[in-house]
Amino acid sequence: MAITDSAPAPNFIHHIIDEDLKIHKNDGRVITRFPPEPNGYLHIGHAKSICLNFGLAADYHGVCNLRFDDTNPSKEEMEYVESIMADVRWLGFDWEDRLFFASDYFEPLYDYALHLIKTGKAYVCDLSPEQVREYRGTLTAPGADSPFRQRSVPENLDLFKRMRAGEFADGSRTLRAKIDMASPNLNMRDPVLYRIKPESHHRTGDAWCIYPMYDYAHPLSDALEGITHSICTMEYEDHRVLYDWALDHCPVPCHPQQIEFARLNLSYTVMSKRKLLQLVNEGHVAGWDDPRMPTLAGMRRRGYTPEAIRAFCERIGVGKRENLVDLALLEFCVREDLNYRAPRVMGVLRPLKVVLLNYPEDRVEEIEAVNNPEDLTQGARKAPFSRVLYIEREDFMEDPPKKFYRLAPGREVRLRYAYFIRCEAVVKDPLTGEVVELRCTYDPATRGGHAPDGRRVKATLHWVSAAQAVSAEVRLYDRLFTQAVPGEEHGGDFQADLNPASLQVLTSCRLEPSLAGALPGSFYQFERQGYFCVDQKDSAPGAPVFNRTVTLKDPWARLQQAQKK
RNA sequence: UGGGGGAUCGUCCAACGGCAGGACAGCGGCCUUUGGCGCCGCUGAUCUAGGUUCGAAUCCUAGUCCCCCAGCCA
Repeated sequence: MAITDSAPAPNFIHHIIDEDLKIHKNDGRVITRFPPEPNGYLHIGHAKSICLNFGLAADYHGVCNLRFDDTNPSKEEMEYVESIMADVRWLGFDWEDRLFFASDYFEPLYDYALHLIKTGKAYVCDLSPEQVREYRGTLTAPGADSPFRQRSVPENLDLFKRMRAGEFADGSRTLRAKIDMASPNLNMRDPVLYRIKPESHHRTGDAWCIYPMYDYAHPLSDALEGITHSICTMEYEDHRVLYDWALDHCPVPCHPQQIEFARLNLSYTVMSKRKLLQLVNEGHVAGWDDPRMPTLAGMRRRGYTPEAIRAFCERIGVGKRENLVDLALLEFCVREDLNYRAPRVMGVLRPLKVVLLNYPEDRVEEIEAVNNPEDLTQGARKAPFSRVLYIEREDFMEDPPKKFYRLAPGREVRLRYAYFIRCEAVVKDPLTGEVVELRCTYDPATRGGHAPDGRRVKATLHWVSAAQAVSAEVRLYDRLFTQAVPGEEHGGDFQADLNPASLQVLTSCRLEPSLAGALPGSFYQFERQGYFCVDQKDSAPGAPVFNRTVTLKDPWARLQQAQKK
């Protein structure tokens, strides 16, 4: 059985909403929204926001809208809206018929602007971008009023209408809010409401050449949709007074409440669009859906399940302080989910040939293997067993150290579900000294893996029968960066911490024959190795490519690591 | 040296004047036909200094440290 989403862990936003409900604010409604800008791919940080917004709505029997914040035609594309919708759906959330675009509101937004002008709250400014910056002042010095601040209402109205009509050059004028150039909050120093951009918009085409700014469009869009709680990240905290200003000065149907929370930071990866884009553009990864990327597309391809990601978002909680969540928690969440769901199979990643000296040459047995010990309803399968097998190279050591209790000369181990075998001889390449083959004997009395005399072995190995094995490419993925905070010790140069071993491609893997027809997207546990999924892009019928999602916990590997140091 | 925000186990989140709790990580043990899973146990935190109070992570005062803001980006 797969894990289910547990009861919501209460967070400070729940407390706020509980209080709102107590005083019957918004008639007890809870309406949230997830407002991505369609200029990039969604990542695990967005997942936190999606789970929060849709989760809150679900918790309070409300609804959550999907609204694209598409107010900047120069950066936004339809391709992104498609991928974002697919990702949200994949994550398991449903906006039903509530798919909106800020661009749907361009006309009412324009009317609100007219209202602001008429009430003396906005004016057309002819300052250039450079001049606007100069007039704005600095963090410590107040700004100065624009020379165009005192334009009459009729003149402003005329000019703004002509801005819309396309009479003025790109960037030559803006519509600005008339607030306070001396405000200690820079956002209140007559912020730009509209800019001229004679560009084609991905949805409105050439209907507009002026486009509203986020600070103006967002609160009004929220109000138009009847949003009750507008949840955003901490960097917008400074903008909240402006959010409220817009709602206070426009005849809107309601006044949503902006609430800020801390965005997710995950160790051993980067999350900013800029850095992600750089990784793609400079070829450090194969694309936005490279399985090493923290994008939802990448994680999906890597084999992360929506259930695991949702469980993760639930466990990390929601707060207001800066945070760095341990990647280990994410990995724990996938393992937890996959442990119950993934069928077990045997796959040898780095094959070492084993010949069973006392096993008949032409004999092939069918060994029964349980598909998932955590879920017996998944049944069992048969795996062929014969004289020539492969085992994992690292499961044999000629000169084993203390805590190594796998196969070694003279030692006996169990082959999972099959027989006990004993290593009788080691065959080496005469030139390189490399171990190329093991000569073993098997004990016919131990069929199934039990010794009738009660003798025990210290290890159980996975194996495949050489003749029937299918070959496959397996891609071993590891964390993209070697440092928890990439670039922290290189003055922010995150690429300096790129993990050179983040991808290892193995081409001579031997898998049990049941995997021959593995379907793209399906996932398995390779026993004793990890969870793997069949790559959706690079697999061909009959030639699956496997991506390692995450390893199993491996105390032996850890021990070895510790000894190296 | 303006404004906004934040400081609780290594990490993340709780506790909202009444025994600082959970999860991940780590360590130890049990179990085991996956050195997986599971189970048990341990380690481990209230930024500092004062104050109020029978009692403070929580309230007050003064500090310290960290993050964000000077796009016609969102």
